Amino acid sequence: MDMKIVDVAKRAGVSPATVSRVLNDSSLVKERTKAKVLAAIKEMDYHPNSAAKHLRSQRTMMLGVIVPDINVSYFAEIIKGIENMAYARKYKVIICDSDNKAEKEQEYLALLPNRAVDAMILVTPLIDNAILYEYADKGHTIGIIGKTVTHERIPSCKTDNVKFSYQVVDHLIEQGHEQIAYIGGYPDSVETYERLEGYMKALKEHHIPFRPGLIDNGDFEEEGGYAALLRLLDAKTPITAVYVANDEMALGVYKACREKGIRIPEDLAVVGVDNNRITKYLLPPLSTVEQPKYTMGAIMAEKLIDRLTDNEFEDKHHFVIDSEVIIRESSVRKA
Amino acid sequence: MDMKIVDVAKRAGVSPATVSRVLNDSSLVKERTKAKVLAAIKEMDYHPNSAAKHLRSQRTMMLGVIVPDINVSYFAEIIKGIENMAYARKYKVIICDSDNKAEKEQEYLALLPNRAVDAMILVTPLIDNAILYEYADKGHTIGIIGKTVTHERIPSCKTDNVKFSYQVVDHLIEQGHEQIAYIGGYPDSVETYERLEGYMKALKEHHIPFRPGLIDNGDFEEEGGYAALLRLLDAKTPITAVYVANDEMALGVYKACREKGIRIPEDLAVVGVDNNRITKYLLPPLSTVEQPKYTMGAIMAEKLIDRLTDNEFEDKHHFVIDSEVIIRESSVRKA
DNA sequence: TTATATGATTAAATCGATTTCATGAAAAGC
DNA sequence: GCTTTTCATGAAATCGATTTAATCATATAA
Repeated sequence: MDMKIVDVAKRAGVSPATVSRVLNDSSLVKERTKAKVLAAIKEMDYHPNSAAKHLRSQRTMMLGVIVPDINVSYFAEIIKGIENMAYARKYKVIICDSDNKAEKEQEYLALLPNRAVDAMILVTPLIDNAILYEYADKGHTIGIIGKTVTHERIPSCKTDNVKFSYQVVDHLIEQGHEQIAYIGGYPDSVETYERLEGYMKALKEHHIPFRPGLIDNGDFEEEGGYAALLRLLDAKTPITAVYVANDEMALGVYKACREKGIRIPEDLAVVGVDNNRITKYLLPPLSTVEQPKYTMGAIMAEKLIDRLTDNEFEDKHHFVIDSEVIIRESSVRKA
Repeated sequence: MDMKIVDVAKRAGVSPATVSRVLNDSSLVKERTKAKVLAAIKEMDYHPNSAAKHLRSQRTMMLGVIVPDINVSYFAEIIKGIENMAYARKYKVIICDSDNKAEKEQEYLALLPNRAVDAMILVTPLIDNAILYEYADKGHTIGIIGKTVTHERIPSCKTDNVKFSYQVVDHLIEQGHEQIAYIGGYPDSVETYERLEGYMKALKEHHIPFRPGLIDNGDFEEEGGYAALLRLLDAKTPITAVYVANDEMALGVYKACREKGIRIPEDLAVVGVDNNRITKYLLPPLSTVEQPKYTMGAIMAEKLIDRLTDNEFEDKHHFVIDSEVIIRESSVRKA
């Protein structure tokens, strides 16, 4: 049906091998023949068959990306970073919207042994670390964004949760708050834990006693934040500020406040995390933390592609990127 | 390095052909041999090589999707619809974030003649129709979401812009408005035009004269909406309501109003389109139009996959889906 | 001028599955 | 019991590129 490399070769009066060299711009083709071949390719509108190329060269120039939900700005932005870097390096990106199903994540991971992708990037995966390690041990290339695992073959990229959480709580304390609540995400997630750590560190430095009753968890979604705040309000310890582990849950907090007639920030200061696009349009605009999502995606894609091309390992492969705390009206005492 | 189909065949004591049949669950394999083969596959942890499969079978089970910006909820939701349907049908999805660059769209289109994807879905493409027609004429499978083109081989899926725009403007008129402005998107886009059409139809039915001075265009982005509203305010004709062709631009309108001290909806009623997640958190919550984004993605993926598998054409291949107008506070007269 | 090194090109093997065609075995028909 | 179908399996060709090893051509050295 379509053209094949031999057709081009015939037309240009050379062998298929030479055409292939031109295609992959190998240095050892004379200018003159190269020109002939390129002309033939153009005239015949020849497009090399990817499958054949992949099969013979043993690389597909494809990256897989697994995220829980594309329609959450945080993940979309990471994907953009990955896609753009991949594009610059002539890679393609296959996406998996796992819908928070570990099972679906696992099915997509099978693209690795199938050789349908050269590498896989997981964003805050739910799947067991043990399974990831198995893949890595078998020589597959995988990277993780959003958390760190302890495996020498699995690079990771994340932000310094402890650091920015410390800054957030420090800011709240400076605003005069002492009764500061914390709403985490999934109880056993790294983010939840590390952000709590930064929270406690700030309290400690300011000699404010830590009260376990001020800690609650949601599920990183609006509903979870809503429920968590209601529980905190019902408890006996009064609170004047709340640090919420992500913006989605902060939306739930806003909703709860609206229903309960609690004014932000007068009655309750609120800070979230992620700098979701929504946050600056809220009333009041939400203080939050800008995570360099795009950058994290791009860095991870670049590192993995480097590894695939050079097949070399860098010793250091855990990247921790700085975040920026964005102060808006939701956490600032009115004059 | 890895296992090959012959290894499995040897282990199971059958020929590669039989293993292949089991893999593609062909009906003509005895239960007993099938079991043997499956056992061997499991024991050896065999994973068929995709490239080889694609090469021989001449299909890659991949769909390409081109969108202007993944981090806009409208597109993310469409992608989700596509990905989920693809997943159910064992297809994979390659994404392109074109960043509104026609050039990048065109580069990704080359995946078709390269046979890297079996079909391509374009969402509101910027690229020339002529180029799309060329691909379609060459026998490539492409589909379009968000607009319709007149080519018998290119299916499309969109919402009834005229209809819901009519409903929106009708609603504004019922609220007592007569000086209703319209802010379109890209001047030459189908959406811009069709939504204007619905606007005019509503005016006409209510015997309200059409004033060209009340029409302006943005670029479907926040900035464009902002600038357009400022221009409308500067003009001599006073306005009491504005219908904005998408929510992004409506955000710009909100910004302009905030700066100018214009109250919504008291001084100016506003309605957008897309039901962007942000809209319900705005103050006041924005009236908008819910487009069945997920459904559009899923339908288009399904139709294209059907076409790829049966290789049959349906006569009717332009799908127009109904949208729902969502009335919120931004367009309702206060009591 | 001949020998040697270097550069450009080609012939043929290869990647790992699917699929056509041929063949053997079992079931059905007479 | 013998022929004819039907069903299950295998041998070998095939998909379309890349790449190794061999060959030819040209430049350099002696």
